[in-house]
Amino acid sequence: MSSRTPIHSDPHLADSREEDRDPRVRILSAAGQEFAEHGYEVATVRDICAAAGVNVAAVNYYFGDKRRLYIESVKHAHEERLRQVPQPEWAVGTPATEKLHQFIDTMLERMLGAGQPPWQVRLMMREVLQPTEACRELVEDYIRPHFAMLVAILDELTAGMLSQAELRRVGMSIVGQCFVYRAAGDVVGMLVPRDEIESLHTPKPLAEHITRYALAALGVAAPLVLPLVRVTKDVIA
Amino acid sequence: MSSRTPIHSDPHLADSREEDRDPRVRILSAAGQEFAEHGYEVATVRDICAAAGVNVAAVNYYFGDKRRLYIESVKHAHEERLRQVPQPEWAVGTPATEKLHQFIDTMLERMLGAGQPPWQVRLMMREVLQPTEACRELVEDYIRPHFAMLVAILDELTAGMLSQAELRRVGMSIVGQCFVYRAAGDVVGMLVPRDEIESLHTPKPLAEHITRYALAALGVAAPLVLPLVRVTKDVIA
DNA sequence: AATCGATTGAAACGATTGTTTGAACGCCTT
DNA sequence: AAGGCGTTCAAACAATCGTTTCAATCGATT
Repeated sequence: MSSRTPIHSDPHLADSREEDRDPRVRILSAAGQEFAEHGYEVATVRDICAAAGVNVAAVNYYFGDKRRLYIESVKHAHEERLRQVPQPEWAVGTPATEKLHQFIDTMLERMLGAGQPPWQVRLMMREVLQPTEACRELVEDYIRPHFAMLVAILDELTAGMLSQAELRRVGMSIVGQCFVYRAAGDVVGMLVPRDEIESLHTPKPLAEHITRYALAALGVAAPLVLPLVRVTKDVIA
Repeated sequence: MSSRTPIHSDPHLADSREEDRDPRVRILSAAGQEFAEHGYEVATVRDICAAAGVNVAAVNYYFGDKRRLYIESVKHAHEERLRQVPQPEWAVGTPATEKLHQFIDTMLERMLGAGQPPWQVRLMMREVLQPTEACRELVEDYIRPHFAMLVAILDELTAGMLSQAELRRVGMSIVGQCFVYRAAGDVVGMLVPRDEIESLHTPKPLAEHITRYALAALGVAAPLVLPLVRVTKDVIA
């Protein structure tokens, strides 16, 4: 009696205008933005309903209680995000180095994006930083396949000379370098001069840096600092 | 009339037992733990006072209101943390590679530590992830000098062949690799097998990996994967 | 012993929270 | 037109929040 499935939510009419008028998705969208901005505890159902333009009782009517609304909003944001930025597919024969570069670039674009990153990313970031019930599903559906793709690229790049464990460790190093700019972006902005942020710490230049950093560490490309001493020795020898 | 400085807080008697009996520091300690665990909004003054063993009115008496208590508790945690883990000092002539290794190892030990990391780190991490008023002070007093030390080590390591901007970018890459294990530790634990976590993703092995990764990227040490092709070319030449 | 200021205590304040209620509304079928 | 059903609404619910009040208590000075 508390939460019943409304009839008009049957998805036979998927018109965009119609979806915007559906109170259920309006609440989901507003809830996601509020939860992303303030977190679960701080966000209030009253603010959510006000943003969605519905009565406070609508939350209990459609979702039962606040907790289930949160879980549904995380799922909704996740699915919407998957639809927005699909995984890039490479033609067979694409060099692994190019795949790695594009992969890192895509990850950074998703995290930092142009201007304010969309609230879906903020919501997912909250789950990563402080997991709740919705976390495991998020990892299995979104993060794990993404990470597996990175490991596969690294495996191809090193021609199978590193174990899966080592590949995962290298992958985590790459993810970490992107992650810190998203999670600790404010502090980064305080440690690095403003003009330097805009010139070197935006997605494109960062992707080049992290890619080159990884390729050099793996011995696939030249290191950031040319090893003059060793070159000299080789020349002499 | 709302919050006046208590007389007995005069620090002429710094006995440890005496400090534990000082309601002011008891509240600061309890508040730090509560704020670290639940965040500013979720943590309640009632729980803090219950943990500190004082009356709810004590918060207003000693600190005025909850907001000022929070700022004071962040400062207190920060100062206590500085006292606990002082910066290591190296003898003149210590190789830069060894400095870098020890620096990364110390940073990881602080972040991950043995077992549960102390609540002070959690509190500081909250400020990094979502800065409040107490953030700027934290960055200036704690994070910026620490980061400057890393940049100095990298500068020495590369013998001045990289610009300060490039050094900062490399430094951020190193910090990011440590940071991700602290901030997204739960997700890392879901992506990597349990035994692999214990064998490869603990402070000591991680410090070796990240150090070697950095040294290889900078061209100071051999890459993770030996570049057979180029070696062969060199030998042929 | 008496007095004064610092500290503590229990209780209550007003505000806000998530949730529930029951009547009113809109739309469709009969 | 009438009724039924899904939906919306304003209002109120109990619980909890930060904060305040004021009397009781403690300790040192007079």
